[in-house]
Amino acid sequence: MRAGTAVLTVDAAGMRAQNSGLLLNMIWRERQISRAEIARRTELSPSTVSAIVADLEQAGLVRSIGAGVSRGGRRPTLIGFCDEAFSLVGVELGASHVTVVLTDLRGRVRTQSKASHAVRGDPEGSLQKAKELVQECLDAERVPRRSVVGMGVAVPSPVHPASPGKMSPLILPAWKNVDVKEWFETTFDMPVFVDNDANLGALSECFWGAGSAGEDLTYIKLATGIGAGLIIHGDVYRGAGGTAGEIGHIPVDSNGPLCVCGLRGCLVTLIGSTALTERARELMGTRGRKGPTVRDLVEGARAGDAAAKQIIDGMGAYLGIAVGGLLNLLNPAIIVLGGEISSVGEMLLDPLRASVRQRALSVSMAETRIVTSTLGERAIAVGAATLVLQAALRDRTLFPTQNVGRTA
Amino acid sequence: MRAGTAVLTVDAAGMRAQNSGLLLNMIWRERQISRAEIARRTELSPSTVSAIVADLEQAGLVRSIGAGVSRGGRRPTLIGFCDEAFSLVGVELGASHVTVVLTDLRGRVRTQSKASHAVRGDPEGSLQKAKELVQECLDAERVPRRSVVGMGVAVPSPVHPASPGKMSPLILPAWKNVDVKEWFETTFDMPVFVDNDANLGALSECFWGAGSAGEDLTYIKLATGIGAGLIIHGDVYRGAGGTAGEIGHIPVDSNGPLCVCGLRGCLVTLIGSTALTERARELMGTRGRKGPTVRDLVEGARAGDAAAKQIIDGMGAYLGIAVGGLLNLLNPAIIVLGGEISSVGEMLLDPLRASVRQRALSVSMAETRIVTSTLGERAIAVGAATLVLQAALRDRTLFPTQNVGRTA
DNA sequence: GCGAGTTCGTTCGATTGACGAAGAAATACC
DNA sequence: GGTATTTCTTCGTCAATCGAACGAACTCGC
Repeated sequence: MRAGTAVLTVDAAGMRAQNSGLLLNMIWRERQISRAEIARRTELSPSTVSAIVADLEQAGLVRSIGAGVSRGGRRPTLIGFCDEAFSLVGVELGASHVTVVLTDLRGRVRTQSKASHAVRGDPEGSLQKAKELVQECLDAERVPRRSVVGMGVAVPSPVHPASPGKMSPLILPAWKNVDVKEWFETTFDMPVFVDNDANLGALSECFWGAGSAGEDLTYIKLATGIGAGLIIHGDVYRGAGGTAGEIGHIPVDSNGPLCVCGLRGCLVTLIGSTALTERARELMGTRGRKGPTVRDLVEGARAGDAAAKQIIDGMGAYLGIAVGGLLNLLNPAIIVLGGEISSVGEMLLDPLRASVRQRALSVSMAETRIVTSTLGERAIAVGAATLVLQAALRDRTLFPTQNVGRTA
Repeated sequence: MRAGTAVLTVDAAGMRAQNSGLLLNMIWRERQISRAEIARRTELSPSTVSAIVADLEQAGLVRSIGAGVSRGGRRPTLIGFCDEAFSLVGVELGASHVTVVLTDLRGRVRTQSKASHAVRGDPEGSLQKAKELVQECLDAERVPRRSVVGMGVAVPSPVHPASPGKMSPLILPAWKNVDVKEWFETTFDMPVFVDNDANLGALSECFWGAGSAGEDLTYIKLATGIGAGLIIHGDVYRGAGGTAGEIGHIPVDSNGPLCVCGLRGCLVTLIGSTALTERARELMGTRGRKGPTVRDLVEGARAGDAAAKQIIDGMGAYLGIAVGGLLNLLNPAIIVLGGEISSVGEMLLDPLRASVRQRALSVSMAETRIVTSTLGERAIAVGAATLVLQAALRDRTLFPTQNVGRTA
């Protein structure tokens, strides 16, 4: 019974906000573009474009960066985005570690700090640790508060769209009385955005990785947990209750082991990090007293270890069951595999593609590329920072005024 | 590498278009609402609201419908939508039939006509048949061309977002040289919108059926083919290549029969109409010389026939595998089952829910309602008409000017 | 029954932002 | 070196929204 999107109404000021947001996005995307070119593409009048660009320049968001090539007349003055005018903070609360990055407006990491920590059962300690690390990053670069746009936080739990600071009581029961968003907001006095880790990995790939091409992307996080992040029409899709992309508990083997969720043969029990390392211990033997790690598995596979390859083959086969369903159901333009194990690249992609081919329509397959991430282990923390960037590029009032940061 | 939605720029006229679109939507949704109430909700000034309402009244889209109850002062004049000011045409090209409906702007069917036809292999004949039926509907109600907003067409094939008139060469090879959109546009000289049948079933449910509540809905069409339609943020989601929702070829039984698509144990080979009637023939015996139909199965189940119930139980179990994955992956607010067989209601829902419970996270299940459609067999044709309505409510210039239709 | 206070809707001048035409500056082409 | 072209700015015009003020219609309390 609903019809159009509930867009907000517009008055004169809203009109300016909308147009200037559009220009800001275009300048950010194009990296350098002249006023004339903007006017042609947006179909805004040259005078309006000039006025808006002047606004944005005033705010320290864009600047002139010299002349472009002539098209048969006066040379255009190129406008560029001030990538380093502001900073973004990205926090990743992982299963067993906390990572913090400080990035510029182009996703480049200025500082990072990381600490091992058992996040799952210790909300207070984790948050305290995160606070220290953030402070460390801010101090390291002597970044004034004024130049920080906001903070993104990746959490290892689905978040409900209606209460983005609350963790799922089923996944992180110890966190039931904590509101992450609120806590960071009061601690650091800046805008805070919270989302699920896989969703932010997806956002990261969409902005900085393999997703440059389109606006429909699926990211699959292969780690302790298995989760997918969906980018639909350029935005993170969370589903009605925030649990979209929770593919870790899709049953893929009816004879598989019992999972904590109560079901049998869940994807995570077969290809989660724990399952992989256990299987590695069986096939590759113990390495030292603690047994092989995922890293050992990756290195083994690269070195040509038959057991490691066998494990990854099996992983691809199981994963293909879920990916096949995903392809048929969502038909994304690209699927990106992330997480440490994905660094084996083709060794995982080959068996995965073979498995998918047995399960997906050839039409869907033809339209979808399946690749591994090239962003490295900071992808999710950077994705958290990107959430802030995405919001600010849409609503430029999120950028602090009176910029005192560097404007290079 | 993309950031914000590619919204169009706004000038003064665009501002008016946006605001008046918003008002039109609100009036349509609320059915009756006063200017003062609109102003409060939209935060537009009372004078602006009056001006826009006058515009819409001029265009014959809304009208005064008497006074409302006082809130302690002068009684408000309620504005209502002119549901019958214009007509919409909806065409369904099914696997074996062509259905045409003529509806008003509230989805009520004014006339309908239907004919059996082997659509699959005969594009020319099918289109000719559709043309006749459309003409029949228009003549029956003496609807002047002027008052028809446009035509929606449901096709039994995925359509690529880039070329919405072209059928998939793999699903409907005989249609490879036909552009359905173009054909109807030149034949009837009105705006034409084409989409996949399951997608339009979903739209129908979203507007007129069980989806009233939210904006995330999944519709599953259970017929000769099995397909899902996804409504995401209030819009049909087609995926990167237009094949989103093609769940019919998800393998659910590795020992199942070979499917035309080359895979084994596809959902459609197990619960498609053909599979159901064949199984019915085995268990229930032949009825007459042609064997039992889906209708016989429904009636049998209702009458308490054990074999029919057994078939539907099995169907629910298989379907649950796909629905479980869908729940974990997309987490829609509601899943609606459509198609003739869905009319058995709880008899199908019970085994389905049981099957899903073994495959989906309880969190996802808790947030999602699973129901059967109540819209009947015209749902998809009406959904096609609704596609036109949805477009016109967003862009009121699609409504013809000089309305000569009835304004009741 | 009557006046005070509210609410609804309209009118009108002010404000704001985009547009268009005209002009100045800078460059390519002949 | 002159002409045409392109870029960007300036300035007057126009359109849409807003806010304040007003008249109309109604409720409530006395």
